[in-house]
Amino acid sequence: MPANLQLQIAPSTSRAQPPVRKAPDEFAALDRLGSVVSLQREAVLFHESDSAEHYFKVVTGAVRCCKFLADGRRHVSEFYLPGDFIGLDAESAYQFTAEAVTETTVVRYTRRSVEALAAQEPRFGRRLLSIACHGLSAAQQKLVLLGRKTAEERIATFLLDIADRCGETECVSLPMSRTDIGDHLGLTMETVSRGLSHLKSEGVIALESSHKIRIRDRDVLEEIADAA
Amino acid sequence: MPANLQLQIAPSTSRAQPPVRKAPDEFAALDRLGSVVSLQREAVLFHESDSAEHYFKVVTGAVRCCKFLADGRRHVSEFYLPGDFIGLDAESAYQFTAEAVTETTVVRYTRRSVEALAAQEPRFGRRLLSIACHGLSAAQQKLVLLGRKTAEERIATFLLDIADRCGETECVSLPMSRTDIGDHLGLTMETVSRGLSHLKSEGVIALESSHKIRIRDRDVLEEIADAA
DNA sequence: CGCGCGCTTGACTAACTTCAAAGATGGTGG
DNA sequence: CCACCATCTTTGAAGTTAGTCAAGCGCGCG
Repeated sequence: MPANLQLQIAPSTSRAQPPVRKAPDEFAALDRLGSVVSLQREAVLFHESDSAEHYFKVVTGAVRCCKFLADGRRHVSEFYLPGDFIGLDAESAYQFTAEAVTETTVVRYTRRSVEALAAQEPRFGRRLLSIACHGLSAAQQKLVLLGRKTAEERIATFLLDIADRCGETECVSLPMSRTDIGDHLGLTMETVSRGLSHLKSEGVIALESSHKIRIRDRDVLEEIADAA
Repeated sequence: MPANLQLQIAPSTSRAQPPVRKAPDEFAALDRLGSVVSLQREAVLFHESDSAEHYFKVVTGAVRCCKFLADGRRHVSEFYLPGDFIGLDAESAYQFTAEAVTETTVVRYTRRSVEALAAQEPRFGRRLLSIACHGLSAAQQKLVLLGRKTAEERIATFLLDIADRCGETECVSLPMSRTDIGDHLGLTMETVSRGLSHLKSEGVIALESSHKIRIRDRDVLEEIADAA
């Protein structure tokens, strides 16, 4: 039944496993069915509660998914990077607003075509399932992060997460703003900035530019992230 | 494809819909396949990373699912109340430790029997799917709660959530301790207690006993919870 | 080259936590 | 059945972390 009772939230983000996105590409067959869409910075892919007609896969750039409280407070539930699949979590309506963080290209698939391929090609179906499971586990990790980790622990966890998802061990590109990161980690922009500055002053990371960090001592960063 | 790409975290907790648990009971056929288990207060149902052999349904009492950081900090990812189904989120291993909050009885099913019934009985399969989707949406709401809500907003949200899941509009029973609630909401026991005291002093709730609260002004409680 | 936006940094404030003690609660055994 | 004890809850006061407000810097774009 797990084989037909799976749902998902987000791309694979659990740090323990190799990124799902780097596995051999079962999406190849699907790609022929999708259409490429170019998005300007801040362009909206879909709004929360829009009818969920499409799935998307990020090709270049980055997408953020957000929820809002009545008074405008924002929470960024996930960043989607190249290779990540968006929309698996939607039932009939999208649960978030999705926006391009930078100039971004995505492939857009109709739900119909994805569903058909999943039905026809078991490997592809299982692959989606695997993405879903990792996304679920990632969401659970995020609950612990938001509920119980300190600012610096959250930042360290975030950096390692992004690094692993990029397949990079050293140099990490952060396309999103400090405000975006803060809204993802339940912090303010200033706290994110201070946290990065502090990690830098300790020699754990280096800031090559404000959107490019280098991990200088991964062991220490992991210790901080895992609250050892 | 959503029909065979669903996974789950937790019972239905989104406040907008009627509780799934109160729908006509497609579990009847399954119940014959399960065995009843009685649990003492604090008894462990399963540990995180145990091989996931069983699903459970709470009959009476309450179960909490927890994750721990290396230094012992705890996060309670969910409370499961009578009618709630536990274990749908597990792939091959459980993602949490599950413990009885009070004296509790559960029905235990083998994964095999649940999977067989889901395959054989489409209504049952769809029901599980529906539980899964609501659980997912609930988890997303929790991310916003932990990331962006204040202590009092979290407490108000929690009370309304529990009330709705019990099918009660007024009198809510809270079987778990203040510490359990705190670990669920990302707060300390003391902050939970102060929050409840404050809501009481404002006349929004009444505390009939420390584990029994009465909602006296639901409109105000909802305003607080939704950060209007 | 200069302008604007985002990032950094500092000083202060607010919210929540921590530490501590007193007050309820409920379960148990005499 | 009641009294006692352990445990949980409430409340107070002090301490910490992160948030707010504000100013200056620097990068990238026009």
